Amino acid sequence: MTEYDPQAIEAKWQKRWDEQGAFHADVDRSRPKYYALEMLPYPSGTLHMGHMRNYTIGDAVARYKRLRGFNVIHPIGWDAFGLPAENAAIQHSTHPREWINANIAAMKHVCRRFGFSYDWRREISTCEPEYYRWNQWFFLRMLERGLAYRKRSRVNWCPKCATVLANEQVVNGCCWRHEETPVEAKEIEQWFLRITQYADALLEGIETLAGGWPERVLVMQRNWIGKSRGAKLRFVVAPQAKGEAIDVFTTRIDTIYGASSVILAPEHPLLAKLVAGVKGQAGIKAEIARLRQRILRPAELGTAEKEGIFIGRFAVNPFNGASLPIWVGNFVLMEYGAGAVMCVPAHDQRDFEFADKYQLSKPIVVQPAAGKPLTPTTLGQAYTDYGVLVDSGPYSGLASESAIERMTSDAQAKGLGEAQTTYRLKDWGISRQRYWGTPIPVLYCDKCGLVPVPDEQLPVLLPQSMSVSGKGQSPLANAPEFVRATCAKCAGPARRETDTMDTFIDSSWYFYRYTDPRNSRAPFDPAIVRYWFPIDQYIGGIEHAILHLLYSRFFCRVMKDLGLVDHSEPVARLFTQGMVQKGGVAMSKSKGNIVGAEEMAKQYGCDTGRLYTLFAAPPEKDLEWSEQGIEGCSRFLHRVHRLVARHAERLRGVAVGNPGPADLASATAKEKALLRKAHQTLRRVTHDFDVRWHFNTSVALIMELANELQKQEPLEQEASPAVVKEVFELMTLMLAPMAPHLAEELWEMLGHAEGLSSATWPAFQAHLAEEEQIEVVIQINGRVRGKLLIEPGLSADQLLARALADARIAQLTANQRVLKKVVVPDKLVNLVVA
RNA sequence: GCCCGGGUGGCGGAAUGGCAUACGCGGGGGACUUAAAAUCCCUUGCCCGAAUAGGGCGUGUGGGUUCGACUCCCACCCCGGGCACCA
Repeated sequence: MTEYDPQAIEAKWQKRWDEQGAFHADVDRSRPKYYALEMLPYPSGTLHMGHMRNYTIGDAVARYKRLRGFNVIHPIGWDAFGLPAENAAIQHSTHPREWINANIAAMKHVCRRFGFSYDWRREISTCEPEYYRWNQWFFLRMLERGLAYRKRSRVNWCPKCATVLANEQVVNGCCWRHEETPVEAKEIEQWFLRITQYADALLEGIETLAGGWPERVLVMQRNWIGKSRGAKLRFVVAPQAKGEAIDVFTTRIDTIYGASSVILAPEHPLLAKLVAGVKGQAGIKAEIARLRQRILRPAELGTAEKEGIFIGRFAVNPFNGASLPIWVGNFVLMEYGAGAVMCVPAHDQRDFEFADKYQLSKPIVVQPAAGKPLTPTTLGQAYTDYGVLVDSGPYSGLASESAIERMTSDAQAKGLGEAQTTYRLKDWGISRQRYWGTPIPVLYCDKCGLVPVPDEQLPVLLPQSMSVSGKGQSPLANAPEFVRATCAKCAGPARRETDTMDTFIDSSWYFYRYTDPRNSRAPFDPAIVRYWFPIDQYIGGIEHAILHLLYSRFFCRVMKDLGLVDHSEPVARLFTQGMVQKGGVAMSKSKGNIVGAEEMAKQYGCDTGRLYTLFAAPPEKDLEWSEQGIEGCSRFLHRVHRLVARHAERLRGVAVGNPGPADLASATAKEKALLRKAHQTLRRVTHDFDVRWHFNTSVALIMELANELQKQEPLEQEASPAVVKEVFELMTLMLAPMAPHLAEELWEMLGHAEGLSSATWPAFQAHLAEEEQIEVVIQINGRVRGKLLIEPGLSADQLLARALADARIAQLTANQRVLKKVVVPDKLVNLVVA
């Protein structure tokens, strides 16, 4: 009998899978399709068990679905552009391509070592021209449709990265890669994608994802889009002769009679004009300049003191004609709404604090619908709930909801303003002053201006040899042979755009490319995409809840408008798995707590690593790495191998038929017990895979089955080889998605010449899972006082009679009055006594 | 502050409103062995008790609903995560 040798077994089966192309999947309309996908990895060079958990979950699902008869596409590729490669290249004076390709080779090696069931024919790398060419192609389509545009704008600038960051890449006012470095504001010409045009569509799409996506991801996206309905109102600046007006956005027009001032953002464009000529303007200008300088640190953001200055002018409240002082305030954001607010201290907490500091009045104009009315003395903080309007002219007495409606339409009718919806979502700034990315395919011609690179000239190749310094301007600007170009319109001299694209473009559509990875005429064939899409199961970390997933949804909508796809959402189901931690913190290079995937595979075998990551915690929860836990899983696999090996010889040639009820009648007690346990396990494991997605309990159940088999040894006695073999096969098939190499080996040991690729998930047979006797509990006043072994299906009356006949129960209830008898068939009897 | 998760043995974790702690780890005891490792068997929530007799207490805290609550409802505490001057 041979020992379980994971290294040998794993190498053997990986080789065979490769030779057979076991995981190759192509369009096949005779079978239902299944698209299983894990998020595109960044080839940082190291693969630790955190990555492996992601792939293991995806692989288990992919393998399970194959056994269920699905045509499963399960691809992998590399998110190969981006800053780390460029930085590493600078550090090691090499080329980003060399660095990244070495990393890809290393990571691919480990992925293969783990035997994930990828269709390697579909592998892509986003830094290859055949891939990024289509980034450029999409960009040009967006340019044609006005979805890509150029704008001089204040951008988020990370001084460490020396590049622009998208709003989504700013975390707490700091760079997402340099969490300690505050983002600076800088004005440059940038390319933007008009994602805001899809704000409503993306918001509405969220509703269709409910159920398939984790609720918290949907909440995060909803918040990120940040739609709010309100009104834009015009506050005319006094004296009216000047003709200036300040637009203000508010969601609470019902509180307008309580406005005591108008506050502008320090960057407000009207300020220069307004301040000109007022008394003390020099001091005011200096103060505004100071307020504008605020670069808020993360910690200060929410708590920073509200500061401002009165600029010496007044504006007219459009509703009651009141003259309101105009202020500048540091808490008013130019980027949101109109860059100006009406200050209603009694009904907005920020305004309340501002009013406190500068002794502005706080007129109360909304009272709670019930309870004590508010008075200026009892108002300790702003009352921000809806209520009933008071002191609001003709609107007094209205509820906030109807007041908002009425006042908005009145304002519109009188030309004072209009209903407006604003979004927190901003257009996506995609220009990066970096080398290692997709060149933006446009030319600048002195004569023709901006000229798109014609499709037939794509791809605009990144120059191969490039000295990257990481300093200053876009590195491409220093490559004259790249910059120098010929205008596509007039054939005169032109200059190439030297910025590259944000790498989130790469990952916004890669999963379409997987379906048709070598297409040289189009990003993909729409007919092929129609077969495979949407993605049935996407698996990745929660850290991509907003950026990647929102951009991907945006791209999908654009593609739909381009007529390339006919679905609106690319991902039907999303799963966000928990992190792998060691010592309570996520595994990372910087924390130095990495458990390398390859070392793991060398020591225990990858099946053990897979099994442990599935067993140690439910997949959505964080998982604490435990060396002893690994040992346990390794022991289990060895035990299963021993168990099967002990009997394989005599079982090899045995034919397995599914015993029907007739067979069961003549079955021995041991056979019944084995079949019962096996089918009970099958029922629950199938449920775990189909519905619950709790693989930890699946593993536990299979362990119980193995325990039962061991308990029933010697299996040569009182059990027919056919039954033993059937149970072994059930166990093997259930193990197959989780420990695929061992499962293949066991399958072969049991006499199957064809591998598991041609096997199918076993059919659950209810009659085999049925218990002959079940234990019911007898309770007195809810406390267990006895137990009964009964045949299942006993009627409530019969069950009660048996319980009452129980000697101990009779004794305990002898001098008691039985007030109530609760009988749950096949479960329990509860006697309420007094 | 707001919005999500979560709180169960020594540990990771199980439990369609029906025997709380499955499975694994760790611990204790034993078999095999010259010995150890490996393997196999038994045992293992806490307290009272000689007991493998029986009883009591136990799922963050306090209430509630129920014959019966880890599970449902209300309030609170703690931990983790997300959002946070969004007008």
